[in-house]
Amino acid sequence: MLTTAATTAAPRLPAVTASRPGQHAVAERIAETLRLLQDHVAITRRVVHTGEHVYQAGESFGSLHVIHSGFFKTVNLAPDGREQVVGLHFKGDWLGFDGIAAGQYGCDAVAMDTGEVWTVRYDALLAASTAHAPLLGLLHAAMSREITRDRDSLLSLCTLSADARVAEFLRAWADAMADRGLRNDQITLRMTRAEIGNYLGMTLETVSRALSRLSRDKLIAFPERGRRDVQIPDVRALGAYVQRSLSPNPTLQ
Amino acid sequence: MLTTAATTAAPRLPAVTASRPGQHAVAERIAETLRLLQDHVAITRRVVHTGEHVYQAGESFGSLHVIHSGFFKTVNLAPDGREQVVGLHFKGDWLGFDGIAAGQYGCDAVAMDTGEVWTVRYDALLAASTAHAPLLGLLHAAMSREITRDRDSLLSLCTLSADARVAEFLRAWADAMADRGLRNDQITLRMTRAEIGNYLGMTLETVSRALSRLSRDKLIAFPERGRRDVQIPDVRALGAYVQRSLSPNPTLQ
DNA sequence: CGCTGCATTGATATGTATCAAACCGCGTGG
DNA sequence: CCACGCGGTTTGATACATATCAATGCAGCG
Repeated sequence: MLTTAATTAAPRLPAVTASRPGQHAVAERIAETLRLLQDHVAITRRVVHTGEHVYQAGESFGSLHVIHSGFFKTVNLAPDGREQVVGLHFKGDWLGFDGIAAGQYGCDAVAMDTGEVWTVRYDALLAASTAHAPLLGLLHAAMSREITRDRDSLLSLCTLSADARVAEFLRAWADAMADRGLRNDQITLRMTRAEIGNYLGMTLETVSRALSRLSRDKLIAFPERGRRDVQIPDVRALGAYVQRSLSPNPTLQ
Repeated sequence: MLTTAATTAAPRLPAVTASRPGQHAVAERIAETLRLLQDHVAITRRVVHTGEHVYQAGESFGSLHVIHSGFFKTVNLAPDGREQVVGLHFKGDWLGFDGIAAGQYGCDAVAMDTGEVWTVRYDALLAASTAHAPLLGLLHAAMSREITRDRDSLLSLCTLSADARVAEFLRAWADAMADRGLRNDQITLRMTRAEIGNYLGMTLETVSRALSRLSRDKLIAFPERGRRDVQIPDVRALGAYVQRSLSPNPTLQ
């Protein structure tokens, strides 16, 4: 079913439990980011509507983008036409890091909703960050977080069953909302089942079945007639569901 | 079998074909990196032996590390004990970016071979890079490449069959060798089948079977008695194999 | 020499993909 | 206003890729 991570010895846990930053720490950091950018760099604001691109793969790189509002996906494109949703991005997230090394963007960044992005020229940002060191710190932290996030995706993808991946997906989304001070007991997926499936490495039918099962188990609910909104009565229960799926018989061993 | 990437319309290809940098461009960049570090920052060299850690998850972050020689893996750890190989790293690669944001490393970095890493204090690097802008450019490019690489892993993981993932894994490894001016017609996997499987999201038996099939199809060969060395008569043929696995019937459709 | 860890191969089980049909909500145009 | 079409979703039946379980083989090493 899935690749076991267990090795011979008992699993070694990270020395420090990986707790998320405090409730308002993230919101504070985002506010700080936007404030610093506004104060020290030339930014151009741009409203984007559903389906519009912030940038496209192949476009020559010159700017980074920070999400002021809205919800975005990044789609990685292979030369042979395969496409893969590799990231979901909310307020405060940066877009475009993958362009720095290559001199051109490697992904599409697509708005899933009406939103606003703040665009800063990369060279201007570098110039400003020599004068204001905290700016550079923010930039590096954002890139670092992006790397961590991608690796966490890799981990989920490789170690969780389809049902657990969907549960984990919802849990992570709810966490991202809570981090930003938004309500996380009800989230609006502005993605089709096919998009979710692409992101999670499964087919749209499997996503649909997983959601149905989660709903049957009362871990989520569909309040509206349409199935775009998902109610999450207890986010922690979703996490517990993921853990349970890892060790079906915790008492035995 | 696998998640289809195809959407309704014909697949849109990246505007510019994603060609790798020229043969010696990478080797040149690596040499430049090591030279700049040596000239402008205090570095501590450290020889590490197989199985030793450069750093471990949870350790407090203070330094970045550049591989001078050898071969390393990074292993992501979940609080529940799952562990996942999320990256393989060769000469010139940086280690430790994931620690910047959190203030502590999020992965284990483990030597798979005897090698040498150059360690630089992060704050010293920042200080030096204000004086020497190219240093900062190198750092950002390295982080950017890391992000791109993780996303490419995600793409392969989600869109390729097990056999194709193994072929792609070997192809990418050979490319990394060629980039560094090393021979790429024969590579020494210093990983067990279990480690390869963990990295590629499959079991060790599936890795073994895939390698046997590739060998049967003459895409690879095992020159030695042991099966750690893999001969790759034609790297391009491996890429073609991956492509073929994507479209079994290229003439139809 | 006989462990011991790793690799290979086979038989079988199972999770998820694939194929197919019906349903639903919604906008459009008669 | 309703009929219709259409994209998206759900659900079922079946196929298939890969996991799991099991046995054997192989190489290095004390």
